[in-house]
Amino acid sequence: MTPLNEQQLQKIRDERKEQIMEAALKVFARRGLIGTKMSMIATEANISAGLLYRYFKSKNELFISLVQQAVQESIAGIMEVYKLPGSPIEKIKTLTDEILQEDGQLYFMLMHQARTSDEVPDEVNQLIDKNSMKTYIDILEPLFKEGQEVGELAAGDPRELISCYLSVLSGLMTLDMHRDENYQMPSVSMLLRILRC
Amino acid sequence: MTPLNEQQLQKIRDERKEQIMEAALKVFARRGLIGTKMSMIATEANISAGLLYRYFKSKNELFISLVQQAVQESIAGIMEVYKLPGSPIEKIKTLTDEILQEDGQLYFMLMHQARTSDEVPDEVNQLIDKNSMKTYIDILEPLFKEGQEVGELAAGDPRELISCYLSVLSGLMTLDMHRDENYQMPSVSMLLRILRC
Amino acid sequence: MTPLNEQQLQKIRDERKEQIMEAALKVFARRGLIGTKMSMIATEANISAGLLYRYFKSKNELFISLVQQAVQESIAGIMEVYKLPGSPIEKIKTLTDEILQEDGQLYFMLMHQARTSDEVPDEVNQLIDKNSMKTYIDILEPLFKEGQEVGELAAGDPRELISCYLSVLSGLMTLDMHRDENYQMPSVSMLLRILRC
Amino acid sequence: MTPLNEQQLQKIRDERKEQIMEAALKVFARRGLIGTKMSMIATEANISAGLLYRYFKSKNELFISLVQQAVQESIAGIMEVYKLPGSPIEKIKTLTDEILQEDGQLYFMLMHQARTSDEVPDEVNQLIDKNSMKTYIDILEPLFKEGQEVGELAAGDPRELISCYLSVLSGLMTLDMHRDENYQMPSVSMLLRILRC
DNA sequence: GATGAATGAGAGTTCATTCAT
DNA sequence: CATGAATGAACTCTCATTCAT
Repeated sequence: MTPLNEQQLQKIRDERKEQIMEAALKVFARRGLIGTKMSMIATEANISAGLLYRYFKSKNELFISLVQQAVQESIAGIMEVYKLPGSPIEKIKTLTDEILQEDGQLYFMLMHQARTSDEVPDEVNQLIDKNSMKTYIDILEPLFKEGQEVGELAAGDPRELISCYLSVLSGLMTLDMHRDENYQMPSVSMLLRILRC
Repeated sequence: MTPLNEQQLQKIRDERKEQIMEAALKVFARRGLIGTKMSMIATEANISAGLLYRYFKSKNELFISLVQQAVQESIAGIMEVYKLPGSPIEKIKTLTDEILQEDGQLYFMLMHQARTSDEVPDEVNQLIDKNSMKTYIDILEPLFKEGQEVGELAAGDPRELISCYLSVLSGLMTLDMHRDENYQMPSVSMLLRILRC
Repeated sequence: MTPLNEQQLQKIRDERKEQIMEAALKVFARRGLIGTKMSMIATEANISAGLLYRYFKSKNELFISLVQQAVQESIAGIMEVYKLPGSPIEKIKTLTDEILQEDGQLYFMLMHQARTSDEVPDEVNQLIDKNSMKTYIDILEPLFKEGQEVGELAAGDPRELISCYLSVLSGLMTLDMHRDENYQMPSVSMLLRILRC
Repeated sequence: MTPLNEQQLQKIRDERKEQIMEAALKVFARRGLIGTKMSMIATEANISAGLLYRYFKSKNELFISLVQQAVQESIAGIMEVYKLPGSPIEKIKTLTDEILQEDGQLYFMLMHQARTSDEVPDEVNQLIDKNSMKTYIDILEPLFKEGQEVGELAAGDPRELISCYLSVLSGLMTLDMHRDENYQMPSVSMLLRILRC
């Protein structure tokens, strides 16, 4: 009835797209690529299944978009560490805290799903392979070196230390503890012991 | 009458069943219930898809059998800790070592899949809910208390300490590091720092 | 929002469902539960096999629905006898006529299939056991008694007379004579001789 | 161990074949071609499924053999009527009696299955088409004509009378009344009324 | 733009048939 | 001859994707 102008339409489209990606993230993160039905995403996003296809060519494409976003967000999130106040160990503490918040976890769980599923499109594998751990280590290396110099962190190869620490965090996040009462998320201070001398 | 006697037949059947369960464990652990096609298991076991159904009524039943076995094996494995030599922390070190070996990891990954998938048959949920973390804690509590008394372990609620430690181990195992070079498995001594004062 | 309003959609769904049940009746009646492939029903109904499953959860459920309908329709059909004009024997004549029409036959053939197949779901057995012959006899007993009193029907236990007569009709209907030229459907007056003194 | 001579082997083979056909008749008659699994026949015959294939090339071939036998036996059975004592109607009474015995019914049920199934091999259709009703009518025509002449049977086209009567009997036999308590087999004298003036 | 009916490719499962023993 | 383990074609059912409205 009311003809919308181009600008309004674009706004609707952007909102819809965002809405779909949010819904898809929730579902994909928990159920993986194969375990997720397009109808689940549609339900979660409160739209029809058909509409998904106006915004994403296929389930695979939607998954890829999410992984891209996850990679970018996680990198951006880690880079924030340098804007944080305090000594190296305090920065790492805050970073750890934020990573373990529920929202960040969804991205990690998604990346875990992406890594684990074999049916994943090649693009995803490339994204993950080229971007994940090595990039994080590159970003964090200066911070950890500084921490070692000031004696807050255990000695040894800093890259290995980072890699191990992030592996522990990744593992914890894939456990989906908010759903599962069997597991207990360790406190940040407990986790930091891994890094201490 | 019978060309093969009952004993020979039983041997074939036992071998086949074992062969199938081994193959299925590998595939299910990595890809989950839905992500696994029966044809993948058949290929991995070097048999035809049809033969699977002479040994297991359905994909679900096969999955359930494996989870049962995983639950039993993991409990049995943890109980072995008391037969190990050395002080509490030395026992825990050896236990950790063994858990992180590849074979044990498959069982943990399977249980992770079982816990995470929503489409899993009810029997599996019951098995997991009733058996997993709480049982492990019950088994390990005396050992950890002793460790605290002799000053090898950090103070605090021992049950919580165990739960957190096992959560870290579980998380690491789900990462499937043998496949994935992005992650690095921390050394046991690094992990033990979590438990140290 | 919705391009087709709820009423139009409902109409489509009702039509489809009716169309499927009609097609399924034809095929099941002739070939039985196991002998019928869903693809046959789909072809007969001019739709795709997949669409069947939006209307019926499974082949079994579709079969059950049809048997329910058959039971209801056959009972309703027989009750109509009391609305017919004429003496008892004339009523029975008309009833016989109608039962032997092709459409009614499909329902009887279906019920025969349901009774004969061993693989039939339990619900079907219950439906058939509780509803078929005894109910018909209960309905027709007063009519047959009256017929005997006015001397139009042979003497003897009226319930047995009804049961035998309906058995003959049922048997004839299962023969699927419209397809099979080997058999010849007896005329109604010939069949009525069974009931005559 | 004990080498059997050719004659003994042949005897075993013949017995086995007979044993299989008997078992197969029971199962096919009740469940039809598609509804019958080779394993059911094997179980009923107390042999292994594999052994069936030493005696019959395929399920279809076994079915065809049975239908051939059924056709022959039913024709032979009907021809016996002329050896019976008594007037035409008395002969027909005895024939009817024998047809309705359980054993004869299996053959009729089998032929009904053969006629009804569409998946039946062409050979079966030819057998049935060329042999069944028309042949029976040819055999019985003289007897019925005689019955009409002596005034025991209703007037009219004798061939039609025979066809209708046999249709009624066929129908009754397909109902499998020995299994199904819903139906009641009419007495022979009741059935004969169809033929009476 | 939005819906949901409709399609069809592909996975789970069954069973006739083969074959090593 | 006899068995039953093994295979693979065919069927049921699911779900990503398309399309009429």
